Amino acid sequence: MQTQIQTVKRRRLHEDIVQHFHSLIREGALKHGDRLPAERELAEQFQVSRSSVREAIRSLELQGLAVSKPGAGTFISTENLDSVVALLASTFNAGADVLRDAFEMRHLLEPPIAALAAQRATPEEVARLREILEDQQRQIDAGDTGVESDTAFHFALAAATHNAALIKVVSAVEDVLQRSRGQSLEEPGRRQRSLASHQEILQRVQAGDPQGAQQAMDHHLAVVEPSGL
Amino acid sequence: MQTQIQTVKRRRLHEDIVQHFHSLIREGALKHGDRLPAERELAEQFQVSRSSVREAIRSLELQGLAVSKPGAGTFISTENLDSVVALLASTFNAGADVLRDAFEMRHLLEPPIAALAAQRATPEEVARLREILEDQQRQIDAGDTGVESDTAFHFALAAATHNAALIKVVSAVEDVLQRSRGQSLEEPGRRQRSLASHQEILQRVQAGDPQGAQQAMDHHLAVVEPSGL
DNA sequence: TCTGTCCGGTGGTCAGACCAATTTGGTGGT
DNA sequence: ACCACCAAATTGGTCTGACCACCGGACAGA
Repeated sequence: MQTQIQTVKRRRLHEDIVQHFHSLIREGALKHGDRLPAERELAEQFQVSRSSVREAIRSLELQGLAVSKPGAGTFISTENLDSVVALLASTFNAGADVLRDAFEMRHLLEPPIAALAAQRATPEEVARLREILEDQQRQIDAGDTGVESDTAFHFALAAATHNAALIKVVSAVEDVLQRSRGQSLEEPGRRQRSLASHQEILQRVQAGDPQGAQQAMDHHLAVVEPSGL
Repeated sequence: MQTQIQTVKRRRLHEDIVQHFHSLIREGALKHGDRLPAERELAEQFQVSRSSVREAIRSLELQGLAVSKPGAGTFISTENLDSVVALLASTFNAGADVLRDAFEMRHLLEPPIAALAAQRATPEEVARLREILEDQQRQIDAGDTGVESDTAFHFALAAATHNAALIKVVSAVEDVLQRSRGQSLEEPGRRQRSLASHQEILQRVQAGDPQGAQQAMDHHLAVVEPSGL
């Protein structure tokens, strides 16, 4: 038994702690908003050093499962999208041909996402989408590229699918594409064409027309695809 | 200058270190296989404590960008899929209705992935797919569920797209689904039906028939979808 | 009741120590 | 000259304790 244990690859302490919290989250024993015991307390409970606890909490943070606030504590945060997006985007960034790959995935995902949004969007979500396009219009009228609204529109569409996995992946892809989108929207006429096709998508979503929404998104992606990809 | 820095929201030290390494990787100054200086050395260079360096390296590890080996050092590892998959899978796991969401994403992604594989698979990749199905047949004949080969087949299909983002996302989704797949394949007749539809997909991929591959994958997903989802 | 201050608790960082694992360099033998 | 072995050096992993900045709650005063 003892010998057998030593032939197994040594597991790092902080990884065990992370797994422990994963189980608690998965079982529902910890949920969004719950506060973890203090680092010092966890170190005592787990009979480990505070350093190991900190390293575990770093992992949970990076996994988008927790947020630490100095002076306040560490909280389960399973609805915090920013860190997950940054993390997912960084994993995509690690490869070559990042833009090409991200764009291709976008082509695969966003048309059916638009279709799902057409089936599932609540009136509030439709209103939100409209609001974003009004912002985009204002930005373009003011001489800006409207890139933030452009990104927000795609994110809101994914949110309207009510599918957590899709939301996360789309957000990561959008994060990766944000830079090239800024350049792309500098081209003459592109902003207005982007906005026009956004509006077409919104009409189809509002009308509850999945096929129309899908086709409108296909068209939109053709309109905005950067040249030379 | 000094005063100005202090009015900016305090940034955590280890995050600055992570960003530094992100830049180095992005610029190509660090690439797969390169060894980082020792933690103690990095602490000295950056004029920070070793704890901060460690927390930064934890982050890089979790981002799938580095691997630490006791006694040897820390190495850039941008081609290490295992940690990225585990990480992505854990972010998906954090939500409710995990299986439902993962399955829905699978429905959106895997048919077009099969189509891309039909366009892009090399002869070696096709042979690999065939090999996996032969393994699956052997496992089923031996009375096992064949779940490992089932998963491997989907992963190999994604790999045949030559799109790094797709590979990562599909691998994460497969990781999440692996548990339910094991149960699903316990149902009578399901293994053979799964294998049969895999073989149909492979034929279409081998024939370079994207539409046929896509339809075969649609059919396959309908065959294997767990009841009650 | 509201506002301001203080204090205790929290996370963030530092420094140093020790242990386990790996690598490197030196020595001896062939 | 080459190889094997061993000890020392180096590395990451964990621990301990200290100090600092921040936050939230409690309490006192207006």
